[in-house]
Amino acid sequence: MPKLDESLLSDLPPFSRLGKSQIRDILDQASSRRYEEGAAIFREGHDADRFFLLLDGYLRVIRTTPGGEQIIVLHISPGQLFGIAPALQRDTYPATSVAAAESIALSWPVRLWPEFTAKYDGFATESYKTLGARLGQIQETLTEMATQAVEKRVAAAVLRMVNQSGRKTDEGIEIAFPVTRQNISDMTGTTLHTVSRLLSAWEKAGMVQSTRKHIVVTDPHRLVVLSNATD
Amino acid sequence: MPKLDESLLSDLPPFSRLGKSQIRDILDQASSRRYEEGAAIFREGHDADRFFLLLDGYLRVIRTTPGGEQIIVLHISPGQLFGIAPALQRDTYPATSVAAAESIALSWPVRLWPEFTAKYDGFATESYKTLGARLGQIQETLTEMATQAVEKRVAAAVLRMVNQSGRKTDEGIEIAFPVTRQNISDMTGTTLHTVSRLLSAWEKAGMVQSTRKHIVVTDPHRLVVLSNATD
DNA sequence: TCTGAACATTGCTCTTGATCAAACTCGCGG
DNA sequence: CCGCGAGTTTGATCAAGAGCAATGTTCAGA
Repeated sequence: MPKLDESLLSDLPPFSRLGKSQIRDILDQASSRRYEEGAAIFREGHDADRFFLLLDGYLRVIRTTPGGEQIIVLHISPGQLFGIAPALQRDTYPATSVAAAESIALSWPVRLWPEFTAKYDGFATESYKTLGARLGQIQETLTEMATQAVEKRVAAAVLRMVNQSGRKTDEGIEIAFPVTRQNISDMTGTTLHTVSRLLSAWEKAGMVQSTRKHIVVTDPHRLVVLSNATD
Repeated sequence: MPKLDESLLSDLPPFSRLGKSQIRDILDQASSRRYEEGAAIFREGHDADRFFLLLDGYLRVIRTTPGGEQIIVLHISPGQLFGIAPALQRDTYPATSVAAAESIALSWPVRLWPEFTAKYDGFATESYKTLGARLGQIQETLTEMATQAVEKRVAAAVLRMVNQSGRKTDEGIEIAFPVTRQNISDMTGTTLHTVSRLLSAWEKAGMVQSTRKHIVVTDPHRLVVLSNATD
């Protein structure tokens, strides 16, 4: 395994307060792995034997129903911890995570979790902050799902992806990882047909441009208005 | 304030491994308060200055949308910690909690949280376990909301309440706190009309009996079948 | 004992968005 | 360079459940 550079971690919240040698220690115990688009990092219900940090790429966190339908609970961006079941005393992962684009992640065996939280100041704090943010986000999605019409949900989902991963182009802001209509429908509890119709309509209205697996938002403001119209 | 009895806490998971004198310490720092049906214990967005333990009664955890609609995220039963924002490094409550029935809760100022987790073995562990369970539950609700038809969602919601608070009567199992059709619709993202129709139908089919604010499930098994029918 | 408010029921209409069906397009592997 | 499959578009139909409206019922407090 190639030696990992300390600069990988030194700017990330969970590690930012640590010294060089501490980061070295942490890296020396990590495994690094590459996942191709579509590959699962871990699966719902499996033994939670490692926890992870996403270095590069994007992940989808997915739950599957007994009936075989699936929904995307949230996305994970570079720099975030994930699969942190041990923080919640779980011995099994509560969801599946899949690479939305080619990704690289570090991981450590769970037995190091208590050590990390005890030894590295700020590590526990930041982890729980992440968890808190994530809990809030899921509650947000839940209320949205329960109260808003499909069009608003889809608009909100697109905006969420843009906010999390948007990069500027001359046309507008583009979502940095591949997304299909099916994916968006899995985020919003609707069908790919409906999503396709909405995107077509928005494209006609000049708010987005989209090609296969790829979306550019050209008029974010109008999309925001749409996503929280009172009506 | 009346002196609280140590037996209040000695059987609850977060405190079960503690000695008598430790429990005494904890109780001496607690405030106890009674809330009537409908009263809010704390509100979404407010300063999270205390954390709580429900001794008796039932709570609803509620989120309100900008548009004024509300949804019930989960219920809390006696013996559970709640309002544990500090565990997630939040300085503001992420939801409102309201007494579903007359309730009694203990509370402590947040500044004691770090002390409790450090000093009392098992307290942190159990708290995070609670949090993990709650996160899982919300994810469950989310997937359900996104994928299941209204009838199944309502059936599942009723069953969840029965499981959490059911007490046997000679007619069947009854939900231990007052619930209106509106409440159920707030749990399932539907309207009170639809819930009313469903309950009427189930009553006709002999699966439930209901009076104003009160539901008895007479045939839980059939309700379970309904709630996860493949069709 | 009466009254008003909160809760519940039920019928009708109408819209949203699912479902079914078919065709099209792009991009990749052979 | 071709062909296949994954992703997308679009049309037509239809049912679930929201919205609206009106009426009925129960209960708590005066």
